[in-house]
Amino acid sequence: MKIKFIPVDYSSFDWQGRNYIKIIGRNDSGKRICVIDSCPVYFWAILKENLSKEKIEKLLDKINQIQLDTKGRKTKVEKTELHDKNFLGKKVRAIKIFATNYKDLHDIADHLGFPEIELRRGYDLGFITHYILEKKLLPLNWYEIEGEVLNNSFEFGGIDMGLDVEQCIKLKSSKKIKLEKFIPNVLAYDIEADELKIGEGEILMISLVGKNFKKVITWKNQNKKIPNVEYVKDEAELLEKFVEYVRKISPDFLVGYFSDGFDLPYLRARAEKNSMRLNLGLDESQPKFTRGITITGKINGIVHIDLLRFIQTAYSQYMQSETLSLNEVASEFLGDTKKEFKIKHSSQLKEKDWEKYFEYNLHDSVLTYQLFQKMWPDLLEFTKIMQEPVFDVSRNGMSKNVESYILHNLERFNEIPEKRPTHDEISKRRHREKYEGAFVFEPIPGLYENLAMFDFTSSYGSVIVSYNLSKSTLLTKPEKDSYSIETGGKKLYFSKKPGFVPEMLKEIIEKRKKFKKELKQKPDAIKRARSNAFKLLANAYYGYQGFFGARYYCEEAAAATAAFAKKSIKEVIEKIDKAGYKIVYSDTDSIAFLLNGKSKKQTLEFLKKLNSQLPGIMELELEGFFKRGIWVTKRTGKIGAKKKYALIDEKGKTKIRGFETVRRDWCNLARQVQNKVIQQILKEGNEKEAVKYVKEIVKKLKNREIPKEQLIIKTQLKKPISEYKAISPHVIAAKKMQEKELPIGAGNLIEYFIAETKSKKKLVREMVKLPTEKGEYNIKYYLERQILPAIENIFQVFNINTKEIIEGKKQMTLWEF
DNA sequence: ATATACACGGATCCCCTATTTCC
DNA sequence: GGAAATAGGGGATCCGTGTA
Repeated sequence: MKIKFIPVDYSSFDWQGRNYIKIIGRNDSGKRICVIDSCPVYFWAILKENLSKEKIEKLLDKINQIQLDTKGRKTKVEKTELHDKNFLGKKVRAIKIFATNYKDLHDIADHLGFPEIELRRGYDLGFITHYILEKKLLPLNWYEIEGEVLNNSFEFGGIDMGLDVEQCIKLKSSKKIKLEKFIPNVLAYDIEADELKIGEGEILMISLVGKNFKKVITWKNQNKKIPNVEYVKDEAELLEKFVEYVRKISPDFLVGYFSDGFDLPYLRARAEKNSMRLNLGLDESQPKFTRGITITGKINGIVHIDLLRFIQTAYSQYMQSETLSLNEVASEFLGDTKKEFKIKHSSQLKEKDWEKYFEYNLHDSVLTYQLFQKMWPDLLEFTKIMQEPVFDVSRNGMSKNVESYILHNLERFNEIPEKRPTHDEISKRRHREKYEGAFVFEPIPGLYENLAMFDFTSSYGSVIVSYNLSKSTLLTKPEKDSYSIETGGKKLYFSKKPGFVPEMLKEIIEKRKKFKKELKQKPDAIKRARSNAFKLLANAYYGYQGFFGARYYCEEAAAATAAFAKKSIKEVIEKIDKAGYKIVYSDTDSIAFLLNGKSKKQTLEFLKKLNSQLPGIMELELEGFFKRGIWVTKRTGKIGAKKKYALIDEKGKTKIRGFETVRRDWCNLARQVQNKVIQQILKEGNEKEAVKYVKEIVKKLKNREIPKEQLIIKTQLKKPISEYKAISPHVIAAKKMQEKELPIGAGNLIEYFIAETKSKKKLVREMVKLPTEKGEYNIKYYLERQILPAIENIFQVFNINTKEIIEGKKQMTLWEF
């Protein structure tokens, strides 16, 4: 029996003491297939150097005789093999120790206290990762597979009988084949409930959106016939119907937004309250929840995706949205928003509200569905590149992704995988001293004309590759021909023999370049996704080597990366300066400078020359030419502020960094005023228009003509209220919300405004009011603590005293209260 | 536990000293 | 007149949010 097959979801099970893998996927006609397979289970014992043949023979004998009786399960070493391998770049002799069950590897490893054995490795990958590494049946790739069809077979305890699939196949062989189309069957869902706390209220309705499928199921307000709305008797029937539809549509992906943290656990909790089963799994099993930093909901055979989690790792750093709410994210990616509806407790909803509520609920699923389609190319490419199941890839952070990539590419280097750090090791790493980081040039405040900006492409990544910086290439003692750098008063040496981590990174950067070029020639979503995934991966490598949880953690490599980068940019700065340009600013990997009368052509030729002198794969590129740029002083003191500047190019496009304009913890009014002031100054080259504009706004503010929404300050609550040592305004606002029994917790964006008070208050927090509270805004506060600080330093460049503009000569008495 | 360091700036905290208030 | 309360100055610290 030969069929074409694409693996989607992986799970493992035990049968007669052995591990098996159950892969759910599709065949080329879109039918659901289950593949059962197994693989050899083993780990590595790395031997000490220079052991005699006899000693090794004896050791093998001893290991072969190991038998264990742990946790009520009898197990033994099945066989052993001697191999020549590499570990951290060094040649080693290692024993491959085979066992019956993956779960026993750790226990067997614990019984290897022989003096001939130096290290034990490869028992902590997880069986699914181990399987993928061993059998190369990679997620979301097409295969031609051969095997035996299980038909009401008692093999594997009759697994095929209880499984809702077209065919169940026991795998014999597989061959990777050229890409076929795979259009996943997607079902988005969203629930509405009365209470936000999991399981506390009743679920009122559930919406489902798939291809040519839209449905709201509800047991509320059943009076009117509405398209797409289906009525049921009560909550229990609602849950039943939901399961029925999911089973009928049988999607590859069940997609929610924040559904790990809300929808799926809520459904599960309500099912329990109604004493029923939520048997969504293809094997009729209920969703399983694993507790991590966030709860994760897994459904057997159907990949449950919480889009929010993927957005957090794959997109958030490049997004404009201030929060990752469905509304803002949909608005940024789809140009569509949630339906307007003010959620109230169902007991307070009027007849006519319900129809709106249903619409609102349905549209959330529509947005989720469309977002998934938009992000599918990225999810697909991430999965193919990391070679881990899409369920995990959609939830993993970038450091985990880097590690997955490394683990799945070790074989080419004949490398034995490093182990995860122990608890003690992690805490030691977390308490290490910080190493010195990037260089930031102190700018001289002012308005500048005709500038250029260069930056290093994949700066830290190219440093790691060019200087071969990694755990396996770090030298314990200096060697003659090596890369060396001084950092933190210590000199570090790295071998010139390419290490596998820098080599992999080199490939990643090369691939990124190639795909970027291909994308430019003929753009499409897949190429864009592929190019982007490699870019993210390359950028995460540096952070990975300095991350305390990493298998290939190397503090020295991370410190050396920063140090080499610092040295490189300082050298380039000097060269640019010597060539007759004037440096204005520099931060980490970018340099802004005045052309000083030189032409663009000259400058580009100079760039070429600079590049020819750079080591390894390091490369400078032109970020752009700019007509004007402004740098300001710090709030305190006269020195120039770092990480704050604004540029305008020839087309009038501005690039604003660090200013309050781009900070969400400033009120919109202050941000807009500052933005407009910056835009006008950059466009005109002087401050006249901007001054006029500010005067107008100040007048409006004093006359209370500014709507309150413009004055809302938003600050995130980063931890539980009780943990705050300093009670700042947003903590007070959060407390107020808590008193009103509004749902509040770590991670929420708190909104408040500063109001007038009768008595003279000293602290800002004493004037905090929630947006819903009555009260006039505090004119003095917004003038002096929001508008003034936002523009004072900008006008200072022109020697304008902003205080005078703001106070106005006639209005002096206003502050005297 | 879920990548790194550098940087800004508001608001509070906290210590000190001077001034005011109270008896 | 002397002790206690209060004000306010200023550096340290907390905190959130940026840049790279």
